[in-house]
Formats: sequence, C-alpha cells, structure tokens
Amino acid sequence: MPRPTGRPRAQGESPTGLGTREDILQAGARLFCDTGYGSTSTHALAREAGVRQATLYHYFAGKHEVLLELLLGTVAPSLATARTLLDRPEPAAARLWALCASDVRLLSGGDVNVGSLYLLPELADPRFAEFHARRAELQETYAQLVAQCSPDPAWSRRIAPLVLDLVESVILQRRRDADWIDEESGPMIANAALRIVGLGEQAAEAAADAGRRILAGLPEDEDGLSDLTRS
Amino acid sequence: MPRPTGRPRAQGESPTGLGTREDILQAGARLFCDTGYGSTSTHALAREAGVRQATLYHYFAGKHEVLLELLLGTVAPSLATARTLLDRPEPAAARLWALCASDVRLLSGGDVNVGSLYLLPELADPRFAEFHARRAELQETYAQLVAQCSPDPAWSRRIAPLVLDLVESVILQRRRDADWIDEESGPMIANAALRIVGLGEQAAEAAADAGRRILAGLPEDEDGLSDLTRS
DNA sequence: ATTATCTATAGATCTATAGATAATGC
DNA sequence: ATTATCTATAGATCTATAGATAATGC
Repeated sequence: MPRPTGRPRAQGESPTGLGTREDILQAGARLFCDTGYGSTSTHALAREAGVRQATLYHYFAGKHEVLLELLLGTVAPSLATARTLLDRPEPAAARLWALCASDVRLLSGGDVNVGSLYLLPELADPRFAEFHARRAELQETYAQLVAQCSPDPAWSRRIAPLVLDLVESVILQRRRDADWIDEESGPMIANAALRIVGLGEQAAEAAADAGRRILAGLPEDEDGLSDLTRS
Repeated sequence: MPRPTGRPRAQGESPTGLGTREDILQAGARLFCDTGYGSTSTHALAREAGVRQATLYHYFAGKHEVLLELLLGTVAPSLATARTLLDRPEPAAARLWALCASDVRLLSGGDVNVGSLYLLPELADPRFAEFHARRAELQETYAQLVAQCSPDPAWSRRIAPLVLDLVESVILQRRRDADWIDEESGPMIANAALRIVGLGEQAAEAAADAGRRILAGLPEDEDGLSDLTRS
C-alpha cells in the first residue's frame, strides 16, 4: 500500500491495512455482531474503523449499505459452492455432506462470527431483500440435495429446512463457546445432517467418505470479506 | 377488569386487556423480535402498547428492563421443566427426549417468536447477566442428561451443546417459515436429538415412546408471558 | 388522597450534508 | 487538479424527568 492520495487521517493508520472501505466493513462486522445493528451508531462505526463519522458517507450511503455488503459477501462463497455441487456427478448424500461441511467451515472461519449477521431482526427491512433472495436460493439447493437423498418426497420436504438450520446452528454454538469449534465440527455436523435425513449408519459412513473427498477439492475461502475487495 | 384508577389513556384501550404493564411487555416482545432492540425507540414501544412514551417509566426503568423481564419470563418455564426432569426416575434418554420436545413446544407457542430474543446481540450487555445465568443452568441440565445417555463422556461433552442448538434451531425455523411448525415438530426434533447423541434406531424409538408419556404429564405453558403476571 | 396517565421539555445523541483542508498527481 | 479526509453543524430523534391533569377511593 503506497501513500494514498487525499487528506491523511486525523488519528492513526488503517487498522486492516487494506484501505478505508475495508476498515469500515470489518468494523461493521465486529460491531453489528457484538453490539447489534440498531445499537451501533455511525459514530461508533467510524471510530472502530479509525476515521471520523462523516467519512463513512464517502464510501456508503449509510449503515444499511455496510450491512448489506457484509451480508452479500458472507452468503456469496456459500452459494458458489452450492451451485457447483448441484451439477456434480457424485451421489447426492455425498454432495449434501460436502455442502454442510463446507458451510460450517465458512461460518467457522474469520475472526468475526459473521453468520450472526443472519440473525439480526433488522434484516426484515426491505433494503436487505437482495440478500434474502440469495439466501433463498441456497436453501433451495439444500432442499434439492435432501430430496435426492430420500425416497420419500413429503418427508424430505419437511426435513430439509432442519438440515440448513442444523448447519447454521454453528453460529449459535460459536457465540456460546468459540473454542468448541475446530476443523472436525464441519464433518461432525455433516454426519448429524445425514442421520437426520434418515441414512443408516453404513450409508452415512460411505457418503461421509465420499463427501470428504469432494470437500478436499473445494476452494477454502476464509470468509466472505476477502471476496468483497475482489468483486 | 373494572375501570382502573388514574388518568385515562389519551387514545384507545389496553390492547391486551391485561393492564398497561402487560401491554408494554407484549409490545416489547413483538418489536424487539421484529424490529430489533436497538432499533426500537421507547416512543415506538409506547405507541405499540397504546400509551404515551413517558408512561413507560412508571413501570420500567427503561427499555432494558422490559427486555430483561421478557427474557426471564421466557426461560423460566423451560428451566422449571428441566429441573423437574433431572430428578425423575425414567431412563435418561426418555427424559432428554421429553425435555427437547417440551422446549420446542414452548418455543413454538404464543403468537410472538419470543425465542428470537435469545439471539439479540444486545444481550451481551451486563444488564442481562441474570438471564445468562439461568440459561447456563438450562444448558447444564441438557449436558447432564446427554452424559447419562452415552457411555463415552468425552463424546457426550462434545455433543451436548449441539443438542440444545438443535432444539433452539426451531427459533430460526419459525422465523423462516412459521407454518413449518406444528405439534409434531417437537417430537421430530427430539427424535433427531437422540439420533445425534448416538442412539440406535430401536433404542431411540423406545426412548421416544417413554418420552411421550413423560411429556404428556408436563404442564403446557403457552409461553412465558402469562407467567409474568403470576410471579 | 391516591394513582396512572398525560403534556412539555431539557439535554444528549444521532444522521447526513456543506464546505474546508491537506495530501498526491500531473 | 483531484482526492480522501477533516471540521462544523442543522435538523431530527431519542431518553428521562418535572410537573399538570383526570380519573377513582374514602
């Protein structure tokens, strides 16, 4: 990073070293998760990013755009993986296992529990509709894979949302006890998902093995934040 | 409800018919869940309760006390059931099943998804410490029952939090699609919990049957709100 | 007399904009 | 000249309190 153009900051340097826009996003991630969206003022957001309050408006139209960009950046890698898996030739159970494990890994990564953003009541605001649309597509992928795993369509339609919720329960878990999470959490939850879908022990084991091989070939994106700078 | 003493309201009657204190609590439940805590002003809270903003302070020291009372009222019936179950003679798996099913039923009841309150980031504030203490006790009960279900203590310690999260995932589910929930959701999630703990199909079936009998004898509290008026 | 509500408001805070300033780039 | 930041602030909103008011109770 060479000296940027423009007036220098009054206090300190860019905390992330990735520029002011990224500083603001990371500050938003931390504060919206820990303090809440409505309880975080633009002033607090700016302070955490190391700039003055008015500087926010040079990059974002307001708090809501910061949150929207965080949400889209968080769901993007998950959705990319889901789309890839839908078209692959492996058995559905193995692909479902891989999707679950991959999503848990994404939600476990980064030093902020960005999945918490999904839980903010403020997401009901229509400004966040674009996020909800992408999230619905992810949910639909889960439903399709679950349907392909189970012979009973009625049952699978009923159980599919539960699988996604189980995966996302890692968000709650990480809040409660961040140390609980490790690199085996994803496989463990993916196993639990297959059991819930109704696979027997042997079928589940086999699918898990195949799933592990798929997972090993998937890109491992730390979290969505790094994507934001690329897009 | 006879005509109460004191100056009458400027606009309309008590929406709940249970008095102003309850009006405020129910307004808080709805708004904190749908709009968020930090995004709900005392003015909005009062409007929803059918009184003027200043009237709140006659009953509560501020927004935070409204939320605290809602939280305690929500966890109370759950904790009461958990304590009862710990001392009962039935097999642990059956009691765990009953606890899961009962908690899902509690979280499914009422016309507001009060479990959402558990997810507010603002709960990190030390003002809500009392709630966290009671919640920790509930978690401990789950851990003990899970431990009694499984021969492997290390495994059960690792899996126990996952069971509570699975139960609480009904909060997320209900947000996403309230119609998904019905009176079989509790048993279904309780079954899934036993599978996760590692019970085989036959053992799980037997425990579920025994659990259903326990559940039938438990008090069925619609939600914590009605308790508030009694306590 | 007691009570629950109201109206009014002081003081704090918050958002968003206008315009000044201090760098780099050419 | 261009740019990113800054300072300053208008106007909105929010919280919490003071004190008035309109009921019931005795």
